[in-house]
Amino acid sequence: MREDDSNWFSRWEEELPSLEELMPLSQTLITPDLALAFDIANPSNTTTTTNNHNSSLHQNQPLPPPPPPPAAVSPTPTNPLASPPPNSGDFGVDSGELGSGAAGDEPRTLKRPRLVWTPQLHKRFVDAVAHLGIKNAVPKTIMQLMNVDGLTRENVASHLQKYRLYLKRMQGLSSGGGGGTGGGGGLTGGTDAATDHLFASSPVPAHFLHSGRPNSDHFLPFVPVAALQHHHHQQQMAAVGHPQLPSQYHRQMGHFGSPTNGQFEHPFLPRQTQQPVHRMGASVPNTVPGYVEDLESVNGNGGRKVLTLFPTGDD
DNA sequence: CCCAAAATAT
DNA sequence: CATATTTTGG
Repeated sequence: MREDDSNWFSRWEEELPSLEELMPLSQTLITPDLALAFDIANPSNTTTTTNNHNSSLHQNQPLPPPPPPPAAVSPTPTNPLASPPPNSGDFGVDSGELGSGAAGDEPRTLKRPRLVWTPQLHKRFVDAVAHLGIKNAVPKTIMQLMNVDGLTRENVASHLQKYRLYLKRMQGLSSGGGGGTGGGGGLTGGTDAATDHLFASSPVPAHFLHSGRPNSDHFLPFVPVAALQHHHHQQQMAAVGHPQLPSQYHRQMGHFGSPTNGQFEHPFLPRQTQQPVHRMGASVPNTVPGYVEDLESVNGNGGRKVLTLFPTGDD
């Protein structure tokens, strides 16, 4: 078993955070249109990269590549360090229609690039699900709770599906015991989650385990685990583009040898336990649970303020 | 060419 | 909303 350990943490350094998870629960994904618009509207306003300390290393590309000009769908909104828009406002979440009067935009025929679920985004997802509980953990609610701009219900639903499958696999193999389940055939026989690159990295809570029975409701199954590590302070981050780290290891994990320093940050950073949400209506947006957290952030100077506190019916 | 992730359809 | 299938990217 130790051997197993060695390979799972070898990948830890690969993915995993660096300067993220610093925000309570509000991330703003940049929609392609927005990014594009920004690029256009934002000349080279790089302003002093006044980032706190220099930006770190591997994150997303510090410099946004030239966006495909006309008629192109610019799938690279990725603008992690984009200077905080002095604009107040988050714009249209959905790229469906925006700026009907904007200059030179192609409202129609604009298709979304492809959402890349980066670990951070996934963490937010898991976090939301964990806090909601299986009952309320439906795509719509999750999406609303995540409050990620540019994220649509479909995205969440699709990911949720995969997430559930991942869970099932884990539980099935863990206590199943049985023998070999030989069914798999060529399936990954990994008992451990050596597979599922993304899911493995998330601090998946204990999880409400599989029980889909409607009758027994243990109140709020919110987990006591420290999965609620919403740290604060986080800049905007886009997920689209290239995740930098490829996913597929070309069949059979062969190359691992990454003698890289074994430095990892503790996955556990205990934070205050938040209170469970009081049964919210399935549909009513209701007040956001106890995500009061702090959104003060860097009010002082940048003026960058996250005004995404409550779902003010923007959806 | 195969696999996995996301999108899309049912 | 959940599951199945198709598409797309790597």
